[in-house]
Amino acid sequence: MSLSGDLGISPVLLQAISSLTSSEGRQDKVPVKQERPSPRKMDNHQTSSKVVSHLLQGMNEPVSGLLAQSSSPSDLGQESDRLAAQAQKQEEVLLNAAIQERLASHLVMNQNRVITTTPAGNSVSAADVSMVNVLTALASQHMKANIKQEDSDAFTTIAHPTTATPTGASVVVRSSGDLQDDRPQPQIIIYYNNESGGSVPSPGNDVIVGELEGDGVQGSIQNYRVVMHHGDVASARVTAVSEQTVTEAAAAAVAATASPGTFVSGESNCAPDAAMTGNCPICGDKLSGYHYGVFTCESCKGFFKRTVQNKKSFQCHKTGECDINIYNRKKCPACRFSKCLNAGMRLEAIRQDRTRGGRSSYDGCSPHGKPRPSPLQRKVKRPSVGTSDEDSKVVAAPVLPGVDLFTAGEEGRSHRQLVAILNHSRPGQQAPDGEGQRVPELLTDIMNLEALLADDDIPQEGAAEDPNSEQAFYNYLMQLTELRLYKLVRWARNLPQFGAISTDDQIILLQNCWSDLLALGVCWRSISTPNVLSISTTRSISLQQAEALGFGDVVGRLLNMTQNLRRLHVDQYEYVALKVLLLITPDVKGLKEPSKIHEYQEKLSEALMEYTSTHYAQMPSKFGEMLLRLPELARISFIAKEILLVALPPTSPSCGLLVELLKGENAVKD
DNA sequence: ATAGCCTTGAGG
DNA sequence: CCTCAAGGCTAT
Repeated sequence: MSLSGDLGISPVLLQAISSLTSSEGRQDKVPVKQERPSPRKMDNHQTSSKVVSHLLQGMNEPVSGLLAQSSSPSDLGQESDRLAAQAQKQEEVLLNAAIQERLASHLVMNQNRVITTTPAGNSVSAADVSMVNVLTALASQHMKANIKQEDSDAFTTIAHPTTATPTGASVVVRSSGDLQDDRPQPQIIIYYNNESGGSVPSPGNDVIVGELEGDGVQGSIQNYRVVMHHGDVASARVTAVSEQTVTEAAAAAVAATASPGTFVSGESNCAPDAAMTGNCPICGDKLSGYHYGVFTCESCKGFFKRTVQNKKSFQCHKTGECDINIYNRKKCPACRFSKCLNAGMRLEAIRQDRTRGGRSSYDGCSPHGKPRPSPLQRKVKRPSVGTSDEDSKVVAAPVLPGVDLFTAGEEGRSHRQLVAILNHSRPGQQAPDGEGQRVPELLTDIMNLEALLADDDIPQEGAAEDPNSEQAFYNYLMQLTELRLYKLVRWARNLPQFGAISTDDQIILLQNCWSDLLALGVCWRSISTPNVLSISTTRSISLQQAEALGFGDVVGRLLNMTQNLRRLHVDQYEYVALKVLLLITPDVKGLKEPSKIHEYQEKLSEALMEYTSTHYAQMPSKFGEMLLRLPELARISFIAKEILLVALPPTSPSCGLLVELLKGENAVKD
């Protein structure tokens, strides 16, 4: 007995999931050559069955291959050789001579060992190279999932020594391209620590991609942290959007990523003076010091301070991609401020009480390793719920354009209270042993599935159609959405523990959240393109364009949501956890085993809370704030669905799954 | 509003 | 003491 009839469940979705359920051990199956579904060619009668068969082909594809590069830390030892080979094959790992030389001399000075991987493989230690390759593969996978496709073939991976651990090895790996390239290179930085678990530089510019434990020198255990240098990635993306943005800004960015100057905190640890020789990552002016989490010039420091303190809101008069340099930095404060945030400047570094002097305490407040107690220590010291001290720090001042969630007065206060409650309603909270920077296994498992959602095969826009026509845009959007829906189902099916939920419940959950998930995906994709919604690697839409097409409201809300993700510094782990939280909702009507789902939800929210509280100890409101964004996401997707439904031709032969879901939902409502 | 310089003050 | 990252002041 199926629930599908009573609840208006999409028969396509039902069949897809049901068939999937019967094919247990799917990872071991011989892969069926995957063929992208092309439902637009089908007629109405055949749609469902053909869509299902295509979907199933896709579903049965083993995920192990896709996920092999991102094995869990515990598998790392056994897997490292195989992965290393894979990584080696996947990309020729070249070491840029200039960087190599500079780093080598630097490291020799610091009595560090240098590991280099070259095409010839004449490396220092085979084991170390294996580890480097594993990390490179991991980083590569991460980058490919996050960087626009045209950029994914050229990235830089740099590892840093930590001064506190003079025996730590360092690696610089570049996959392709070279420094002469005009474009700023996105960077992945691998911190390669020794076993002491000593301090790891954690500047605000960086996004921690992963933490690993693996074989180190002479059989010892080593801790590794893979960090993505956020600012660089962002600038690389923005540059990709506007082709003309090369010249000075790019040169400055390249200098910032490659020169010993801004080359990172690891370097600045050893030679603080060197950190001051580079250029401001915002405008290219002379650096004046470490301000609000980033080395910047005096003017950008002042600009950031004024903007945040005075709660200014700017609007870009162009497309939100203005080039910012020393000469035109006054022209577009909106883009300048965006660039500040993308470079990693911290809102929480601006003191709400305006006290002068002394030392700050936010995460990344110093370019030198960890001047402060560890998050774990701080957590122990943290005052109990509701103390005035805590309250005063709960919410960072909101300053982003068009987003002012914490205005003074009743509304702001109730919001703050809610945030405080959310953040402190953790019974018997347990801190992880040792370092507080561990990533819960549940989150890494979910992260590993991101490969299933990669935009590696987005539809090409029809050559015959005028790419600027409204119809062409709709067609493209529908095709893209359709493809993403298929991937979404496959992704959900492979989620840890989701398979243990009954098929009917799986369907209900998916049907409940598919549009929210798509909406959140678009926001995440747009995180480095302020004021522009990046629909795919090739398509983006501004608010003005959206207004012209009649869905300015939705795009405006999505842009606001994106700005919130940016403001909260939501990272990849948090993003993937939020997605699963959208899926795992025990309150949906009709579920057979809501308690099972509730259990899963609890585990996941605990994992996310642990992650956020340890990695962002200085943002105690972050966890609550993130959760508070989810209802708005549901509102947005609701409005979007209404629009789609109206826009849908009365008898739409295309887009099987999407149409099924949209119409099914409508049927339930009626 | 900007940006260069000044003052402050906790932590080393 | 000194350092340095915060906020403040003020000529432009």
